[in-house]
Amino acid sequence: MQTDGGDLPLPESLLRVAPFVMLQLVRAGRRLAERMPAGARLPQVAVLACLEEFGPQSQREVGRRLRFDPSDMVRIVDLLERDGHVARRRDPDDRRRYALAPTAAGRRWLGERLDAIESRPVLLAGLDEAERERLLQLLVKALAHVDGRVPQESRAV
Amino acid sequence: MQTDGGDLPLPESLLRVAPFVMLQLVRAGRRLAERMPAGARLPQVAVLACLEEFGPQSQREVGRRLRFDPSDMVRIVDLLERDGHVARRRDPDDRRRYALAPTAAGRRWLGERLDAIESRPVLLAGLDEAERERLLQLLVKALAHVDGRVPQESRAV
DNA sequence: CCTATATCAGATCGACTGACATCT
DNA sequence: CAGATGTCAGTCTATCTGATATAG
Repeated sequence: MQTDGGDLPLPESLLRVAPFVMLQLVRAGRRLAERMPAGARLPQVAVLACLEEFGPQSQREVGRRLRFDPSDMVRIVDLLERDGHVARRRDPDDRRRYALAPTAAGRRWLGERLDAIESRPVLLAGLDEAERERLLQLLVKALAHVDGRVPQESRAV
Repeated sequence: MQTDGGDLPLPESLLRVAPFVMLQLVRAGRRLAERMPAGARLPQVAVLACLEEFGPQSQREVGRRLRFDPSDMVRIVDLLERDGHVARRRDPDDRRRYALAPTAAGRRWLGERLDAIESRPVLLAGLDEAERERLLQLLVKALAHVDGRVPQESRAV
């Protein structure tokens, strides 16, 4: 039931632990995201963004980019397909694979979602524009070190 | 199986989305944490930090601070007790509650864990000391806005 | 009586494993 | 044949729900 009665403070010592603070923020985000339909959540946005930016790809390839398991990709793409945001065509050159492609509606929807996230940053609402920019820069730099797959331009300080 | 063969890059558009980048970082942290024994993970450190900083409390109260569900607190404290890090005494003034208290070993262990996290920041290894400090400051400020329970001193910019 | 605490059984979800059919 | 791809069934964990025993 996750008793959120009072507003008992967190210990100072934990506010020195970045993984803890990040986890609390991510969990708060999950609670907020629960109000959205399943097909409109981050995994769907992320998959569509991959297709938009790198063109038609197999489910496997998208999963490698995003670190999503191939078996989980099935369900994620199921929802995108159900909502008419991607087309699951077979790759004619290799009929094991799909050549996943965003539909026109999917492209439009992706643009709307990205705009909404950028213009109404719920999780980072406590920060001003410059602070959000700086935070993002630091997060991306940290991610690039932990997990090599961040493009060069975005690693620059 | 989470195919991490190549090093296919992430789309730029997603690197503009803070919740996505934070989630990737938290997931990377989870993979790293899996190598540690269950009793040595963040929830255990967090509970112990609450007891150290605010004195003996009920499981409920710790859960309210950390946003952990009371039913999950049971298992978290089970491990802490098994490892000899907290004592589950009953509160003599209200025998429904525990007065959870850290043991001497628990205090020592907490100090070691906090030191280790601060001195070897695995997730933020790509950042220098000043960058880590700034990132933490921004994360705490964002959390204070989303979830009011961050103490005053830590909200200051 | 009604409420709070700790606990447990179970639902749900995210992440992963192992197996399998299909195709190269 | 080996190896890749998509899929499914099932495990494991985290998070949350609902119920119960006990104490106030």
